[in-house]
Amino acid sequence: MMFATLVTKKLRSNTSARCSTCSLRELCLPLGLDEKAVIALDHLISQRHKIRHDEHLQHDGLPFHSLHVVRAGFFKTYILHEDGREQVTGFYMPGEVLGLDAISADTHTCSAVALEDSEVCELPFTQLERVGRTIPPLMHHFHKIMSFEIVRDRGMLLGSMKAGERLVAFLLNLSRRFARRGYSPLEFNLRMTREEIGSYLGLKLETISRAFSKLQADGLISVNNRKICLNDIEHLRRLYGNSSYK
Amino acid sequence: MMFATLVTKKLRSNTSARCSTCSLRELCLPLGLDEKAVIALDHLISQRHKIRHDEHLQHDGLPFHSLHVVRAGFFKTYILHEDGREQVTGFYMPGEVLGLDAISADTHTCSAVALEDSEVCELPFTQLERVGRTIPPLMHHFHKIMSFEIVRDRGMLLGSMKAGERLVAFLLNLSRRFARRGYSPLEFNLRMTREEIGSYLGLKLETISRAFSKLQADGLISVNNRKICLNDIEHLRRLYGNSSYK
DNA sequence: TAATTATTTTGATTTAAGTCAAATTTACGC
DNA sequence: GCGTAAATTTGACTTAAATCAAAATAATTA
Repeated sequence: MMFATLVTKKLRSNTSARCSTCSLRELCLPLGLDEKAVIALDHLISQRHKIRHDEHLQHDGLPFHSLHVVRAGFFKTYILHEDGREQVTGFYMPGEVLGLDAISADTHTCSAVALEDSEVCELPFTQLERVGRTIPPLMHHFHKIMSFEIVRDRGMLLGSMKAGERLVAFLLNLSRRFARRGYSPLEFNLRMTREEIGSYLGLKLETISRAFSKLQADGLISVNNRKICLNDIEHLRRLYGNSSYK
Repeated sequence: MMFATLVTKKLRSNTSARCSTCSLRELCLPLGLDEKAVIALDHLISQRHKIRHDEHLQHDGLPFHSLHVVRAGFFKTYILHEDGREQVTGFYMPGEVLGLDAISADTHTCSAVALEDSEVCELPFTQLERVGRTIPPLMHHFHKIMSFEIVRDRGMLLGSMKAGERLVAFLLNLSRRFARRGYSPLEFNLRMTREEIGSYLGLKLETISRAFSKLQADGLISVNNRKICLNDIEHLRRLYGNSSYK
């Protein structure tokens, strides 16, 4: 039994679950690492998991063991209030790491659910720390990833921003992240509902819908349900952070 | 000249700037470390700095080299918008680490200013990573600190919370942090203005003032300018996260 | 200590976003 | 492909917070 498990693991790490041949290599954990380091990472990835649409990857309150890198698909994280309200705390796309918040108390502080059929690479955290010790650039890059998670959505939560500005900031944030992954920064499909966007930005779904309509009426974007086109991204960039937009 | 500097450093690390004799030991970086590890940390702290009221510790946009642990005093971090508006992004008290957001791009992403005469311990980041490699518990504890920074103010920024709830969440957060440092969780002095609280919580200063007045009128707290008393902390805890409070 | 400045409180009014409701569009299971 | 459920849009109305304004209090410094 034990033997079989090991063999399976060995096979996995030698075939499918290799950073060295992964298309995300340049924007995921291996970013900037040399060959030796990437091979070490290959051995670190214990498993890949398929998470289907609406399935959970982690649950608020449950013990933490592994980080998960999104390999394909899209996730949201959220917390549940006592009264049942759901608060969306983030969205994650390929190359981004889930679970960083859980290191602090060895317990997940939010739940993560797939917004479409997805795949993740599992990184057992204890092993990551161990391997990191022998490969300083890996550890350093991990620190950068954690640090980035701290800054991540600061731009979206600025208190003084109005509904329209917030939505623009959100769209520009998505645009930049899609662009880095080789997708169009001007045309993309949202994977989340208006309600989820609203929850994330601290607004109601009707307000999100109206803000979309207003941006479209002004010719700045085109909206067809979840399909978004940024028609004038420069103008949008000027709007964001400029409270003159109502 | 070079020699003099070295001597000064040596003297410092052997006398005043020692984690091993620091009263913050149990809630700062050395938390849970053994004797050997704490001595390694002693050598890591390159200097202590006195930062007077209204003086800056770090500037948004400038290069990052060192983390700073608050040893005494109180700081706020903030970013400046293009239009000059200031957005407060956090408050830091003794034992808390400033600069974690800057690791990501080797550049500070916010400015930090002392809200009272303060003192910090400087941790050159490259050295921290190097020492961490040889002392796994130190590195692990550092990861916990970074992870905590990710979760830090999640509870305060929940979109669906009303002004009163936000202020209560803020007061309870401060209360808990004061308590861990050996101060009263029920009675404390705010170091920041109503405007700074408002900026942090995404509200205007007048709204903060009114929320204080309302909480006092309801007998839940006593406010005398910056002096706060939590009269019924259990009731306050029930309010926070319960949108029934207006 | 007086004078000046900064901070806080409170009131009156406006406004952006929330709420409630209904119609429309889209997605999904059979 | 049809019927049901879910998501989105839009309108009418309400409300919480912003804004404008002025007075009161606290802090700073000459």
